[in-house]
Amino acid sequence: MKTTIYDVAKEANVSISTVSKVLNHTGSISEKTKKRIWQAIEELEYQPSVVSSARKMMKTIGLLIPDIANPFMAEMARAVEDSGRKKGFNVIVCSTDNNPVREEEYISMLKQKNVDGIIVATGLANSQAVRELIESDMPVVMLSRDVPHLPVDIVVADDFKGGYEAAVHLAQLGHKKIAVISEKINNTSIKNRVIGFKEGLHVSGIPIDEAFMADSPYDLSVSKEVSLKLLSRNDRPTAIFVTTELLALGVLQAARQLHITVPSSLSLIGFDNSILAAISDPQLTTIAQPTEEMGEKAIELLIGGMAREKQKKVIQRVMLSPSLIVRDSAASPL
Amino acid sequence: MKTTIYDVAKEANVSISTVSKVLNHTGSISEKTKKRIWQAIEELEYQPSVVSSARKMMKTIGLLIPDIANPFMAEMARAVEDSGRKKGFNVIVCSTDNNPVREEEYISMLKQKNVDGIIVATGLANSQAVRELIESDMPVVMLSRDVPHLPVDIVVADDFKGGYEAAVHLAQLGHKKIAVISEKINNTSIKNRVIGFKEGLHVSGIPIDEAFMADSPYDLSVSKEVSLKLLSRNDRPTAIFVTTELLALGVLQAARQLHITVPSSLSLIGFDNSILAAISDPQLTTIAQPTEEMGEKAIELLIGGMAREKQKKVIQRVMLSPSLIVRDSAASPL
DNA sequence: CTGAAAGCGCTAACAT
DNA sequence: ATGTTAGCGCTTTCAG
Repeated sequence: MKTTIYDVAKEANVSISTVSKVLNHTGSISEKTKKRIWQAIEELEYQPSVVSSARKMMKTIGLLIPDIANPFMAEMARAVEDSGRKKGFNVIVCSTDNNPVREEEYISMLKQKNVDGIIVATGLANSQAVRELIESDMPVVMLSRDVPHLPVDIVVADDFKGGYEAAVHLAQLGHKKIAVISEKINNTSIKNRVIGFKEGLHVSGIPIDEAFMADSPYDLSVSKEVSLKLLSRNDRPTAIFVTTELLALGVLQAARQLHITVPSSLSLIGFDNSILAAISDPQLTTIAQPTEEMGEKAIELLIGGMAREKQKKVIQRVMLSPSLIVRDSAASPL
Repeated sequence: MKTTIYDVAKEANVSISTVSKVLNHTGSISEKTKKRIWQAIEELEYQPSVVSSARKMMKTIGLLIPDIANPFMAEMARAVEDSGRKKGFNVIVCSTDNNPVREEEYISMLKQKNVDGIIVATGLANSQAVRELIESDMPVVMLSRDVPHLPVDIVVADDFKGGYEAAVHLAQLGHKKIAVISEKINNTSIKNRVIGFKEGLHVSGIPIDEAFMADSPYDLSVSKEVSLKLLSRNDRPTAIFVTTELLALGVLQAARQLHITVPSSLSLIGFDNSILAAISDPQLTTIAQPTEEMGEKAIELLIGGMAREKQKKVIQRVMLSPSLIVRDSAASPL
């Protein structure tokens, strides 16, 4: 059998409460007995179990994301995992596929497990399940998903700014005919990237051609097709902003097929700065999301939320600045 | 406060044990009271907590992997997550970075949390921590990592066969000068891929040129450099087998830089069939690991192991067949 | 400073 | 068919 606090108490000739106290650094225990107890703990290789209805902290959090197999999400998950670990928390990964049923199922499982908090980075931020979750007493923070009008802490990248900077960069390179391919999903982040981008174009005095605004679901081949169409026009764009890196790879494939060289004949700028940006050829100039910082901040807010449980608290919306990463997919037009 | 089994009991006018019984479908309860109890459960929105030392199942498993941000590992994790969920289990993701210290830390956390089992897909399968884990009473199954001489259930792809088939495929295409770039890591899987590949060459009557055997750490740029060297030789190979997809992308970049067209002037065959194979251009012909089946089998074995806890049991080593996926990176030499 | 004892939410004999 | 009760491993008053 596993060794319990009782075993330690017996070994050290004290009561379990004393052991509990030294374990939790509470109360005041004489150095002598403390030493004796720690010794017993070592000898018996005692590992305090976290599973006990008496304990309130499970030291575990749930992470709701669309799909852990999506490279960018995986990187985000890694950031959360790391920051969590540093604070002693484990994370349960929940891939929802943006499916409300799955979402509900996971939320229910997480509640039963008494997780200390949940980070919601899943798509359907507006689903009933998530709303209820937020209004329950479970600490929640939204990550990379904006939910207006709901009392939750939120951590997002400044998507508007990211889009804006992408536009300015392309403008400075001298592009005039600029297209956008955005991910077809009902998601504030994606929308803000586009809005910011348009604003950036506007400020740079570049007209926005609605015919150059395309979208595609999160699917490489569709994005390729869309790009093929876009690039086959007589007045084809000399630069494209793609809101999601995977889709940018589709553009790259389309360009290659049409013998359009990137970046000499077509500039491309992505968003995320996931591994996909680094492995593409040419490597993608992109707007980097501060993944690590976002994960860290999310954990920080979540833990904060656990502390002042039911009390009134100030809602925080943290917006982290993305940054332009210049690589090889964008250059001045010929 | 959360509603407990006591609240339900009170609401339904029965004792808590009766509630417990209907919850667990044990004992025999009259339909009437059953109905009454379920009604109370619904009304109070009671959610049984899994956190109780009385309960033995946490319905949670730990997954030790090198890095969730590695695309292939993420896909494997997703497979495990899905199979787990179907059986009612959540998974705690633990990225070890192949670091023994991290490994130990995570194992300790998982133990404290009383997880029902641990799937080890991490690199240092031979580290002391893992050995101890296996010899403890915690159900464990190794996934994608072979550990000879240890009493554990194991699920692996048949790497030898995969390598073998890759060789045969290239041979059938007519290649004679074939190189190998293998991941530089102390890992049986990788080694077996190479051994199988060599055997495949041998059987096909193709000499093995040791000068064509290269390796690279899991790093795109290094793999590119290695490839550059390999492809700059006068007698450069006409085909390359790469044990790990990420590295294959490095080869692709090198080839492009040297204006060597794939597949017409150079054939490439990878291993894994992760998303990387699909997004590369040209898409990678590759040996697919049966990820889903592996995850499923791992969960199955793990759950099996929980059942016959301490009893004697037969160790199983399950080897799943990989399969050749023909795409666009391998063709007959000119 | 230390310990006894009452819970926490639930399960599992053991009654009734 | 239902209820009583003794734990599970730990925290936390409350007394000494």
